[in-house]
Amino acid sequence: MSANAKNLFRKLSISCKDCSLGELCIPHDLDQVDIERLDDSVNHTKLLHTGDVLYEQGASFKSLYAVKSGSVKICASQEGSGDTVMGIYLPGEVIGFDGLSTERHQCTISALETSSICEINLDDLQKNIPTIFRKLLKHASKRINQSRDVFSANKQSAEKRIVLFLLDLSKRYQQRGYVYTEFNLLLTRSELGELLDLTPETVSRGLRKIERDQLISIQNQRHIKIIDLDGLNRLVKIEKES
Amino acid sequence: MSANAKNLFRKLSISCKDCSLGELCIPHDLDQVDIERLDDSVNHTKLLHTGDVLYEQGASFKSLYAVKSGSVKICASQEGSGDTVMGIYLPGEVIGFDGLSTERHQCTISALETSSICEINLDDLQKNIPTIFRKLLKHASKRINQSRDVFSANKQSAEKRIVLFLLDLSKRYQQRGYVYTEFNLLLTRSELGELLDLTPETVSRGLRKIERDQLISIQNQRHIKIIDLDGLNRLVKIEKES
DNA sequence: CGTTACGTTGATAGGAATCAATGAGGGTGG
DNA sequence: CCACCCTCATTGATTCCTATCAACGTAACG
Repeated sequence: MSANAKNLFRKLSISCKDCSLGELCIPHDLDQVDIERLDDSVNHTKLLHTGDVLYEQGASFKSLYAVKSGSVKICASQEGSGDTVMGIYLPGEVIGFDGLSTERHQCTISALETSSICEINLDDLQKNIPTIFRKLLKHASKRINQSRDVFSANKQSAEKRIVLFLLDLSKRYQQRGYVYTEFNLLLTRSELGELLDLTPETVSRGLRKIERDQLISIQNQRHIKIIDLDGLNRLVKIEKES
Repeated sequence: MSANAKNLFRKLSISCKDCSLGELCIPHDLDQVDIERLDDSVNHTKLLHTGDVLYEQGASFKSLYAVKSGSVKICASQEGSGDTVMGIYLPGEVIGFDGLSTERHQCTISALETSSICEINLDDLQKNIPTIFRKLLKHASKRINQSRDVFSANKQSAEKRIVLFLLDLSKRYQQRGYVYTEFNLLLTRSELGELLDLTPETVSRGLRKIERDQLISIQNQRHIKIIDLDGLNRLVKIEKES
């Protein structure tokens, strides 16, 4: 744990220039000079622990953020019923766009594990790199296309939706160079249900079925090991042919 | 018909400065000088007839667009199965963001009726109003928040989803100063089904039930007249309490 | 050691999909 | 001009999937 904390601190002090996320995050689109300018607009020291809130629905918009390490969930709270999970974000992903149109955030972001966050001040950024907003549009576009995928996925059967979620996570871990055949679901069955529009019972049954079919194994209820990646891919691809 | 066409031509030649959509479209955020600069980057003469395609999924990104009059649908084509409708856009709404992240459009846009479209050239725009991209981010943000609403709506029962769709349309017509208690569904039952994730049969039954309940009346299958707006609102609000 | 939140599993019910038949409108070609 | 076809819409009967209800197991925590 202390080694872990130390490691974390090292990461926290890293500038955009040296950040390993380069290709996945904003610097991707920038040249060296601009990356240094970017650094001046970014606060790299925000640390969240599990459950900590980055911003709340209704809060006035201050800045965009990028996940540097860890992971966060994005929730929308409907009136009456509490928060419902809408997605999770991994390192390199830019969040906060939900607050731009109305100057108030429409969603709540909270940490699923100890996470470090970079805060991107838009006003500073405009001064330092006036052309940056065109690049940011790309990130917003990515978010839009993501919701298109969710839209499509939610038309599938319960089991397929669960598998699609696992495959999506796996792919995103892979893109980040992490182990992608084995990871922790950082959500409860209930939260997964909100995300996939299923009840916790159905999520549980689905996961157990996939385990019985020897496609994954589940340890400690949350730790997923993918045994047969091709099998999972086949499962969700059958539907497309028919 | 000729009077109609004439009227259309008049609209087509209108510049951003004189366009009645002002508040709903991009000029909303701009001062007078910038609006004239905007005009130089916008091609106002694109005319689509029912079924005409503005851009196709996979096409390389050229520019953003704004609907000036009429309406268009946005579709994503899954491999195997054909296009599925994901939404419709009304005058003043900015489209094309789906192509920014990968430089290729992820969706197909086609006209639901005779529509005029403004083409917004980003490169010109960058020259003319370097700060415009920050404003465009707002429009992208609106799109992101829209998908959040769809995400929520799709958790409701068939009937509520249908009512929510009608209410959303009605509200958007109202915002544009159109008649909002009476309008044409420009989608078939089948397309509506794709949008709401229902089968055409269920859409039909739902609409007929709402009609039987004296909340709307349906003429010629597509023309909707809202009889009891409060009743519709009550119908979708009950669920929030429970 | 009780409490609480989470997860699993079973039984049942309900809502929408599916299957099937029919009708209505629009366009085409004989 | 009419017969035919094709697409869209409607309505009914049935099936199937997932929600719901319920009971129990388990782990974390004070």
